Amino acid sequence: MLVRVHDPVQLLSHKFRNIAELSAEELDALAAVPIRVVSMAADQSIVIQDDPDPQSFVLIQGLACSFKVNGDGSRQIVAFHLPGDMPDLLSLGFGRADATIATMTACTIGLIRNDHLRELFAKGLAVALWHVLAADAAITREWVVNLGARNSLSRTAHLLSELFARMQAIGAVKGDSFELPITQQELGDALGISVVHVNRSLKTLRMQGLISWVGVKVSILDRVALAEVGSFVGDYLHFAREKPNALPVRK
Amino acid sequence: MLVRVHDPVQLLSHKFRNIAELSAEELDALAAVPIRVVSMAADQSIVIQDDPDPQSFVLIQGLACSFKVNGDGSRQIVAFHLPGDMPDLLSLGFGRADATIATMTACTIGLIRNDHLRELFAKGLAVALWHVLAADAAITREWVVNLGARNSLSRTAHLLSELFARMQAIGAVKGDSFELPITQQELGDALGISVVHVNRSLKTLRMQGLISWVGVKVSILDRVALAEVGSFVGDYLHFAREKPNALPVRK
DNA sequence: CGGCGATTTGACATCGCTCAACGCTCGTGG
DNA sequence: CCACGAGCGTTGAGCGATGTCAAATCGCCG
Repeated sequence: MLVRVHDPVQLLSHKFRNIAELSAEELDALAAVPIRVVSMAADQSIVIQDDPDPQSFVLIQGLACSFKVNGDGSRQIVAFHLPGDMPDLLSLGFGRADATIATMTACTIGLIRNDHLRELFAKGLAVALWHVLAADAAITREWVVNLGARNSLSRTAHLLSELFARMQAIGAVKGDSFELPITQQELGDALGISVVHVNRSLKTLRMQGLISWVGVKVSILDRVALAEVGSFVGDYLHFAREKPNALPVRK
Repeated sequence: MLVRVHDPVQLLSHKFRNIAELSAEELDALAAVPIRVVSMAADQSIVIQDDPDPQSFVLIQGLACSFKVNGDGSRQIVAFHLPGDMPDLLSLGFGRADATIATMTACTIGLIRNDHLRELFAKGLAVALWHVLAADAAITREWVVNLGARNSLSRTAHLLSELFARMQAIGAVKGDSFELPITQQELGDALGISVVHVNRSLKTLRMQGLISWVGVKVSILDRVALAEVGSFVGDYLHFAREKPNALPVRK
């Protein structure tokens, strides 16, 4: 069940089948969609708006994020995007995007023209696409809870628990570790706390033996305790049919 | 453009036409959907999960909210729902809801069976429904920014600006005032700050001459200044074709 | 080796929370 | 009609969590 595909169609069909049983026709329709594969360097904004021919995309490889810049110049990351995600489905219906989507590492993305997406809509994949959008929205809502109702230690633990579960769901966890090539500054921009305090929170988690973070490699040493510190309950991730071990139960 | 309809079909067709031009057929399809109108008292959860026959609903009258309860017992309101909103579109694809939807005042809701919604999907209203879901998601994302990147005064100002704009869009603003029958406790649960501090923030806004709040009546005395304090830029509300005066410009 | 960005740590300032008290309004029961 | 209590709003005082500033260290890359 390890999925490490770099073929966008395979990636998407895996994702969609995780949501609903797809007929052969639907799979064919999916396979027939032209997808233009593009490589990007790290720290680039993925510009879609100015494209004369509006496109959505699926993230194939790498790590990306969406962020908004506040009036005072601070920036708030509103979502992390992992391979298989379709970050700008949200702005599909709107003419404009209200958040910037940017790569955090070198990324491969698969561009899909919006009119082709709409054809998929008509061809029975509406439910799957709806689910994808709704699952992203559910994560965003949980972020509201994270930022509004939890202190900095708890927030940090929650986000790491979430990322662990999502990485696991796409087969990006080896043992208890995954790669998270982001800076503490970026983490702070997502958690709404200062870099200095991110550092302190991580130190506490490390000292409590819950995680280790060396270079880009994050290890979840005690996922149950980490989830407890972060009040993490993974239901909101809505992994429809395939349940990763995201909801640890004390033995 | 004042809309004060208590007929759910009219409410929805107004909302959808605000997004895309609908054909006569599409309007007919919408009008043909059976909607069961139900009245509810204040402070009730709107239970959909246990219904043997899963339904979504449109809020016709009143004020409602979605909230999640954190592990430590605190609750975080993740959305306010105004007339015309369809609060649980998000959980349509999922078997379960991960947030509680509750009335804050006496409400009238219009229940729509999910299979009827899916028919609308097939009948050309997919784009409109997609837009509704995406617009809600965009608001949630802005809430992430509000909670993560702004201090308590700014948060409060931003939320009031948002509610003013949304109230205005549904014709619920008279002059510079609208009715907001919620307690400071509830406001605090939405803003992620304590009741005491909500009170202090409101006091500051009042003393600066930006708002007045008497009983349930909120008046926005200086919407430009309020927007400035809250770093409010209403683009994210995605009022598609009808632009309320949500984006004040200094003269 | 030198330099730059990221991490780490300490000291101090500030924001927002908690606790506590008081007033106001409204509904209820005597 | 009045007394009372409940819920909400308001305010003050003290404290704790988190931000800011500054500096040292580390690691990587040229």
